[in-house]
Amino acid sequence: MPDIMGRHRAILNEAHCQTCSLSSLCLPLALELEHMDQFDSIIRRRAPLKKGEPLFRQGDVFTSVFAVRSGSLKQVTTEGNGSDQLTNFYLPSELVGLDGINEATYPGSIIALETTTVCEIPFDRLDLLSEQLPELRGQLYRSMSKELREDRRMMRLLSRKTADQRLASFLITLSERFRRRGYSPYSFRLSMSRADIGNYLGLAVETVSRILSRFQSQKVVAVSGREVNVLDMPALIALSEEEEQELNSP
Amino acid sequence: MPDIMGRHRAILNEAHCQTCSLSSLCLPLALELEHMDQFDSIIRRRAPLKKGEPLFRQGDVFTSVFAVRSGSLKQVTTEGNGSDQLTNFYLPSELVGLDGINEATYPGSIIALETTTVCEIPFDRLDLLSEQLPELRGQLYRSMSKELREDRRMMRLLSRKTADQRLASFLITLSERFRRRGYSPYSFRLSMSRADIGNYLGLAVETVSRILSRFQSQKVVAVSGREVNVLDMPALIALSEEEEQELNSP
DNA sequence: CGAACTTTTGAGTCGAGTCAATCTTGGTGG
DNA sequence: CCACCAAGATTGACTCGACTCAAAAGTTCG
Repeated sequence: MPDIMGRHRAILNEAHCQTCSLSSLCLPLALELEHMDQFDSIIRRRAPLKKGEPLFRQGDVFTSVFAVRSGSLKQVTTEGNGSDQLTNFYLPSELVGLDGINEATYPGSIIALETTTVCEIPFDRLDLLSEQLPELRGQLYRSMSKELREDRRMMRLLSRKTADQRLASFLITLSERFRRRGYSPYSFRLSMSRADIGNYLGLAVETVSRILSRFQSQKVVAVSGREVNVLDMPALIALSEEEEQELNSP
Repeated sequence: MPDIMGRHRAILNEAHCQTCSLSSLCLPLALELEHMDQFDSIIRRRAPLKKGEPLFRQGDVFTSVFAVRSGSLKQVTTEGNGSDQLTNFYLPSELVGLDGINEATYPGSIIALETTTVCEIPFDRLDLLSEQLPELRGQLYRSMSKELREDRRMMRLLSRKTADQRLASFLITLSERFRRRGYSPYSFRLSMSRADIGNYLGLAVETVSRILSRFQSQKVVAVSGREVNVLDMPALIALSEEEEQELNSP
């Protein structure tokens, strides 16, 4: 009985920004308590997504952005012909759907990589609230700006880096994101398949697999299925930077 | 005398959003006249930049975004070691500096590719004004969202496309951007060097040059130095799409 | 417990990079 | 105004990293 009560309370707590453990990383991060109430009131809670389920599909009408509460998702864009491009992974506290604001529809599908819960934030209401709350508006601008910045980093990765550097960078970025969220930066589980990683990094699955094996034989990481242990972070960082390409400086 | 008067008036006219020929493409696009006055009043005009001059440098303190009035610019990011990455070209009506909002500094240098004029928009004042003008706020969100979307397209290009497809896509995108601005989509001048194009597309200069020569011999385009004539747009589009890579679909 | 999917490993090929040499062009100073 | 020089662009020869194809080994889940 007390157990059930306890769990029940925990779920209710989780369900509000004021008590959410992610609030220091998420959109309402800059808001005072009273304003957070207002923000919280426009949020819609959603039933958890199961692995493989879409949060929305490419072409769906844009209505909301979403904050990831737990789990993880991938963004996949399908071109006219059947080829897919995986353009992003989303972890807890990150905002999904910002690239849909511009046109009426979402430019890619968002698929859960594991059991995942999100907070839905209807954009028209968010926009209105951002009129009254400069901190919220600023945070929204910052979130988009940050994503722009990360995109530029990804472009550099794709146009300059070797397969080894890409994998190393990918593992470091993941590690860093886990660390910021309070998890171990040295030991984590990949929620995405090798195929997803390859698609995201512009590499063939075989290449991803081969390079992970090599990293393992170099004692830089230990990989077992989707379990990753970073054994030598400095070496991994060195791998992500070494032998920088020249390629005609402007 | 009337000539001078006329030119004088022309310059003054150009210098305000209300009479700027780009206003239908630029940030104040959605504003009514009275609101445009308010917007116009926060803009700072700048002396034209000469070719090669920076609008600002990587690491400079973020204060403003800029709208391109005439000419063109490139964004260049320098990594710890000396290697540069060209992440964007900016044409008239486009907004420069949005990726600086997030942190205190600009993540890359912006360099004029030719004689270029810009409108400076101090961000703190823009933010305040966006509180009062929902249309302005919406347009700002849309601009950032659009840039996110374009970044995703660029990532696909860099991770999936062959050198031929990249060059063809690049030419098509430029052509489209000129068309939207009222210039010929079939005949235009590249303001950037081959090295810039290569750096942007993740290709060696030699590859850019070779492929342009080949396109020329295939009678798809006629290239003479920086002058480009698109002879067969359908063929160019076909080149940008053909033989789509598979590379592990998620 | 087995079918389907995912991952790993091996062998062979090719697109695009590097290096090198030549040709053009645009800007500068005489 | 033109000649010159440095920077930019082109073309060729060679190399190599990552892809494709193929097959085996491991994992997941009904």
